[in-house]
Amino acid sequence: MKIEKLLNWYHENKRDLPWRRTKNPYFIWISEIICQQTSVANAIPYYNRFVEKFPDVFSLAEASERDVLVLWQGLGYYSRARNLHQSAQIIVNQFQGEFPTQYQEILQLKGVGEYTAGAVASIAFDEKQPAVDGNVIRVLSRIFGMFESAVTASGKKAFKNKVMDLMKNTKPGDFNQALMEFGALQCTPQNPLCENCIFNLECYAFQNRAVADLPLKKKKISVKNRYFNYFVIEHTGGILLKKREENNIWKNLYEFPLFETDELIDISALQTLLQSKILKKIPFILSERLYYKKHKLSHQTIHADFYGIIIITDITKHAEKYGFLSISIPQFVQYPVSELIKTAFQTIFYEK
DNA sequence: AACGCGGGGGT
DNA sequence: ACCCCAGCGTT
Repeated sequence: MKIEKLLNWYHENKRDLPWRRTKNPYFIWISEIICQQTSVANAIPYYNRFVEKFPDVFSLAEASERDVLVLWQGLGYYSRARNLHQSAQIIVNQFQGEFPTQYQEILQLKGVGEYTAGAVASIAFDEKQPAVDGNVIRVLSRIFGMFESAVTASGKKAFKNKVMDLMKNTKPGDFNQALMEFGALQCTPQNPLCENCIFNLECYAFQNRAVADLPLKKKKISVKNRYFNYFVIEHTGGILLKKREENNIWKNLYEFPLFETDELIDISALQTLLQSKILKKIPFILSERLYYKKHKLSHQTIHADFYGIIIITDITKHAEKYGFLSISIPQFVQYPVSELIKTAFQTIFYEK
């Protein structure tokens, strides 16, 4: 594989991405975290909003986690935002706000693994480190006929070694980005553009009709069903929210008060269960189902029912005991929520 | 090594 | 319906 050919291809075909206009390690870092498991097209508007609101590591460190999560809302994998915020505080407090310059230091940051440390070190500081992402695995698997799994320790080592070997005499930042960009634009997962590929004569997969078999497929994940019964508790001028604090989906995001069941439950059974287990001495009536959605994620399907609930006593007196937060309708946008809750809220309060 | 963690887009 | 996306942290 002639590296010169790859770099020429990159020079002619690379996209004009906002984070390619800077070598500021803070911006490079933000872009890499946002791009984790996220398609670039989806990442761009989030990146632009993020760096506008938090133009440097100090502004990010000083922000509340809640505000950071609001900006992350809809992007998914919210631990990225929590770790980003925490790492910004580490950079301010332990590195005097100076972004760490070496791979090994960058790797210590929360939410930064081998890929991201390699990407930031190579792109921002020209350190010779591999950045092996899904694109790189796909390109190398096909061109060199690598049948190693990318999840095993030996497989990871094989891909890193291959990159280190290839990048020996070139600028690491450009090389890593070129390889990734080639995977994103040319050597795509489905329907790669093999006919006009600059490497097709030497590509193992193309020459051996194995393009569809490489890279090795990941094991399929099982999808679990969950049943969320939400309660839309309105009172004078507002609604009640609760912060999700368990180590679970949507940690530290907000939602309506929730009662999860392990199977589908109808409104009368829910009324009974709620009375006996949760709202023991508080009289209430479940009125109607305001909204329903089957919210499908890659690893779980959430069957979400949203019920109106009328509580006879003044629920705000009990709100603290249940950890509820009383907010007005306009304040809703100040709280980070999942797409499910966002859609439900809009439907219930603005389309009824 | 396996699993949990979101949501969107392409086919 | 299935696959994949500039992966990481925890178990």
